[in-house]
Formats: sequence, C-alpha cells, structure tokens
Amino acid sequence: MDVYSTLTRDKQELETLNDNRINMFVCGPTVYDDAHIGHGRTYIAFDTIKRYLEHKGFAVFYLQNITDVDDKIIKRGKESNLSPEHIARKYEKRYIEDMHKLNVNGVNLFARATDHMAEIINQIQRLIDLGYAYETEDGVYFEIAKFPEFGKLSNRKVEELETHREIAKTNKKDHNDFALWKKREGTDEPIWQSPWGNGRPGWHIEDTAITEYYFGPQYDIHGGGLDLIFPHHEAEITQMEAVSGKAPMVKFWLHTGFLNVSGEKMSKSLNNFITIRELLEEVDADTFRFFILSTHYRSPIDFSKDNLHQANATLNSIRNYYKRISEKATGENDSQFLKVYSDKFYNAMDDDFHTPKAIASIFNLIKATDFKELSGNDFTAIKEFLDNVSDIFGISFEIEEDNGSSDELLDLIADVRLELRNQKQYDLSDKIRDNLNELGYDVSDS
RNA sequence: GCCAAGAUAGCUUAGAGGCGAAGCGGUUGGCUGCAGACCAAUUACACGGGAGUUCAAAUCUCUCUCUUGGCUCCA
Repeated sequence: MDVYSTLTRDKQELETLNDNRINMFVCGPTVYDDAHIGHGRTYIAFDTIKRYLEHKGFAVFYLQNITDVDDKIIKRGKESNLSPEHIARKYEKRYIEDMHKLNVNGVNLFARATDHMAEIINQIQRLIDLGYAYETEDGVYFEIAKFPEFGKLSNRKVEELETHREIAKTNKKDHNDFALWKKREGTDEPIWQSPWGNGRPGWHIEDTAITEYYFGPQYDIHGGGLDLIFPHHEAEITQMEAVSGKAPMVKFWLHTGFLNVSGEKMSKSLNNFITIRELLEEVDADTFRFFILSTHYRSPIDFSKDNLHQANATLNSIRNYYKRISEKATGENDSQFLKVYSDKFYNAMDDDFHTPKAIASIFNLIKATDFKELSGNDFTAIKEFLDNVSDIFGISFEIEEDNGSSDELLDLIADVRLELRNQKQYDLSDKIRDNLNELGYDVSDS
C-alpha cells in the first residue's frame, strides 16, 4: 500500500522497519483545556489509519504523548488558583473520555512528559556531550548551526527564517536555536532538578525522549496536525538524528489538514471554538466520524451545521441499505458480484487511506445492488464486507432501535398511538409522533 | 516576502489526456390515512480566468486571480 510522507512530499510503498510491526507515534494534546473538534479530526484520522493498518495484518503499536507541563497549563493554573498538576490531570481525563466517546480507542499507550523526566534530561545531556547543545544562564539550547539538515521536513532554509520576524533579545547564539531546558529558579512554577539547575523541559524534547525510550532512534510513522510541521516536528528530527546519528528518524510523516468552521479558522477570539463535548450534545459520534472520513485526511475540511447534516443523511442511506441486505443475508459468504466493489474499496484505502474514494465505492455497490437478482450468498458477502468497513471506519451501520424493552413508558405510548391509528384518529396519533420526534425519539410506521 | 495546500453542478466529494461523475439536496410518480424509510424516474448542461502543447485537456505546461494555512503557542 502507498502512504504519503511530508518528508518526501510524495507517496511511497509502505515499508516497515520490522516486518509486520509498525510503531506509530502521534503528537497528543497539551492538557490545559477541553479538546476541540480540530483535535477530533486529527485523532479520528489516525485512529482510522491504525484500524486499517491492523486490518491489513500489521501489528501496530500506537503511542501518544500527553504534554502535561507547559506555559499554558501554568497560566491556566494561576488563573483558576489550582495547581498546574491539577489542571493537567483534569483535562487529560476529560480528553481520554472525549476520545472514547468518538470511538477513538486505538492508542496503546499514553506517555506523560512528566513521567519521562529522566529520559528527557538524559537526552539533553547527550546532546550537550555531542556538542549540539549549549547552556546559557537561562537554559539549554540546541545549536541549529551544528545540524545543517535543519529544515528538511518543512522545506525551509534557516537564512529565510530570519527575514520577516522581529528578533527578540536573547542570549542564544542564534535566535533560531530552540530550548531544550528552561531554567526556572525561584518561581512558583513546577520545576524538576537537572544538571543545569531547576527548571522544565522545552516543548520539543519530550517527544523524542519518549519515542526513543519506547521505540528507539528510528520508527515507522509519526503523525500530527499540519501546524506541527514547523517548528515542532522539524525540531524533533533535529534532536533525534543529532543524538543518534541515525537517519531518517521516521520515514513516514503523516499530517492531517485543518478543520475550519464555516470557512474560518477556529479560534477563541472569533468565538467559533467548538469543543468535542459541545459537539456531542448536537450530533452523535458516528455522524461526526463519517463527516471527517468523507474528506481525505490531508485536505482541509469545513465544519458547518449544513455539512454535518449532509453527512448524517448520507450515513443514513448506507444504514438503510445495510438493514435491507442484512435481512436477506442467508447463505455463505460467496459472491462474484461483490468483488468489484470491495476491491475498489480496498484499493482506495491502500491509496494513502483515501476514505472519500472508499466511500464512493460503497455507493457504487449500493447502486448496483439488484435485490431481485442477487442470492442469499451475495447478501451475506455484502453484509460481511460492510461489517469490515464498519470496523475500519469505527462507525456502526446498525440502525439504533430504541429497544422497547428498555422503557415501559414508551411502550405504553406506542400502544396507545397504535390503537388511535387503528381507530383512524390520525390527528392525535400524528401529534404524538411529532412530539416524540421533537423529544428525539424516532417513530416510524413500517 | 518565503513555504504549503487548494479553486469540479445549490452543497460535499471523486476523477488526473478521449469513456453519460457519485452522494446530499431539488422535482415527479409509486407505496403509505399522512409523514419517514423504501422503490422508480427526473433535475443540474460541472470543472477559477487567460494562453500554450495535442487530433483530443477538468486532467500536461506557462501565467494570472482568488481562498485557506504555516513562518510566534497551536491537532
């Protein structure tokens, strides 16, 4: 299968370092606030990618860091008079809850920055020993002049970075040198002991310390949002390849496109910031997942009520089809008819996880399905195929029946309504139906 | 300024030299007491502008315009 890598800017056959094993790392959130739908987009995409790779027979180990020490967390703590640790734990918990609600369950291990302080300090020390990093009075910095390949991921030249920015006063050798360790002596901020005095790690170092600890200096896939390419991922490559002398650190760099809200970037100042919690009050997780997957993971996606509604309508039409074929699935999984469409589906997924193309193949299948001609075996095969699709997408195609046994009151209302209909008192029965619909219950007569 | 992605019917999304684009939506009919679902039809004459290559371009080349993002924290 082919996978696009930001590093080479093209698709390449997926080759792993270790047979059918894939080590995949995706940058996790900074836990200072609730996760928003943009996080949802990225993590749904990588969850689906993992699901598909496993479907292909790879044993995938999906590692994700949790940034639990950071300026924003500290700031948030000060604002609310809570310890940074309290803030971090609270939002980490809520993040993981949110992911479960989105059926994003693929992460095998969450690694907190603060649980890997020893590895972070160790890696910084080695960078100093190797001559890549230096200490100043306020921290330890990576000297990018020592690593000429800096810029290879983001396609940037160091000289060009200088032209259009105001350069703040620092005691760094070069203003592009980035922090590995920030000295914080005598403040009320969280600190850890290090050979360079008390302080906390820079932003980039936790990821390479964590991935080196679990995966070693080289691994298969590194993912994250498009916005992390520079400087974050660039710095990761720089640190890791400098310290190990091995390249590439990662061959396949996968980056998800942005999610915009009604054509605009989501931001708190524009007041169009939507958290996953808020979203899930309006729509179910399957609809959101389907909406996300109906666009390729690298493309920008525009979130709007309209577009969500459309995704829901499209998903419903697949569900109705699934219901119909399920009822007719009576034999063996054996179908010549299906093969064309299932091949098309898997070919699309093999083409850099091209979910919109894969979804189109499902509609080709639906359109070609002749309910009078096909056999029970065909329908069984279609059903099992769609069950696989459902697993890969992480989306249920079952139509949720509010199974009557769960609520006696609803049964009673339904019985009364049925009786009214039998007596042709439609005004009243329709009123009950409309009101129940408004309350979110699906009432329909077959 | 530099880097990147993009501009395809009302909306969303495929296609990457020639083969009626798909879904949503709309319309009509069937089924229904009605609605939904389902079925059958139908609709939209799509490819940002300009130039070039070609027998042939949405697809290749050039150019312009515009959109979004990155270059500071960001999924």
